[in-house]
Amino acid sequence: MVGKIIFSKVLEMPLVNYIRFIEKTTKQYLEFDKKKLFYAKIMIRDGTLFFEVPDKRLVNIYSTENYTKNKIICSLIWINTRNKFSLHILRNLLHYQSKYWFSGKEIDLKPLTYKQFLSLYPLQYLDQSRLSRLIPNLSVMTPQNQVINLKSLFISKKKYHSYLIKEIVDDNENPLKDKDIQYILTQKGINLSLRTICNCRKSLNIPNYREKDSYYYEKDITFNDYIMLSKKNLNKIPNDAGVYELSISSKIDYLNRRSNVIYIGSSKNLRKRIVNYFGNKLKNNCLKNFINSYDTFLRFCLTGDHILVEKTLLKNFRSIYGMLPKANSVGG
DNA sequence: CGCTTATCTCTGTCCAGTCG
DNA sequence: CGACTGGACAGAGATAAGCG
Repeated sequence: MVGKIIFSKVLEMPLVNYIRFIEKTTKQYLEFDKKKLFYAKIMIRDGTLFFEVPDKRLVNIYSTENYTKNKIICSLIWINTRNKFSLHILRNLLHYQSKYWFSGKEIDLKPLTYKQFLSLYPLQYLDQSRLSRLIPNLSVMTPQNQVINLKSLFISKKKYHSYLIKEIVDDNENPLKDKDIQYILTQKGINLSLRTICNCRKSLNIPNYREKDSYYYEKDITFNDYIMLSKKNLNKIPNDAGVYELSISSKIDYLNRRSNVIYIGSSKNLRKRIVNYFGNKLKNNCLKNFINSYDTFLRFCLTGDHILVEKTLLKNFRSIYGMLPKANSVGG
């Protein structure tokens, strides 16, 4: 009984702690770089995928014969089991997500849940609860030299569908209605309700067919999700250079069409700039009025070329809406 | 060398609001 | 008015966590 509980703890150990645990059990202490620690490195040679585990202790199967103490034997068995699990998981993920390993692009990930993985690649004693305890503690280096967590290979159907929809929308010059997207997906053998497609679009900030030609920014600018403008959320804004957009929840009339956007700006330090909005330093009265009377939302895009990008965005905005955002046009 | 429960996430239904 | 999207919500399903 107690053994099971402790075994769960062994599975939950981050790699650093796990290696310490192995060292303590085997009394073999070795130097290793704690900061650059990952379970395995995945490589491609001659068009074949394979991986290397730099730290052999993570794959070793230890013999229990030389020990008499029950406690040590238990620990060694746990280590052996975790090593077996890890190897099994990585081997099969290499196979299942092979397209992704080659390209490094999220869109090439196939949807996968823990449950599915277990039914595809069963292993004795490996169950859902153990999988969910071990996976988040395993990181690997991809052929593209990025360290990723194995958890990110288990993407939900929703994410998978979202990426598909993004691809479809990006590939089509014409604005697509959700029904059009649904039809294209059906041809690929995927049946989704309109509501789900709508949700997927929203999760990746993909415009709907009405909004598509009213976007004043190009595909290559990706804003973060909307953040409510409040003191509480200041820590979500990075101290980096970029452009930002302020909007309110209701639409405002512009010359050509309506929009929620009230201001577009840029700064060398986004957080510092936004902090100013809460003091008395804000001189733009129009903006001040908006912020005081409505819930205001912020989103930003980090870029070193913030001044140039801001200019382009304002120009685009004017050509689509007939005028600058309300709070930009006055005194700005 | 699990089982159970709490919590989170996803997906579809219903309906309201917007646009032309 | 019809066509369409988006919000609230509920049921189902997946995952994280508690425990003997």
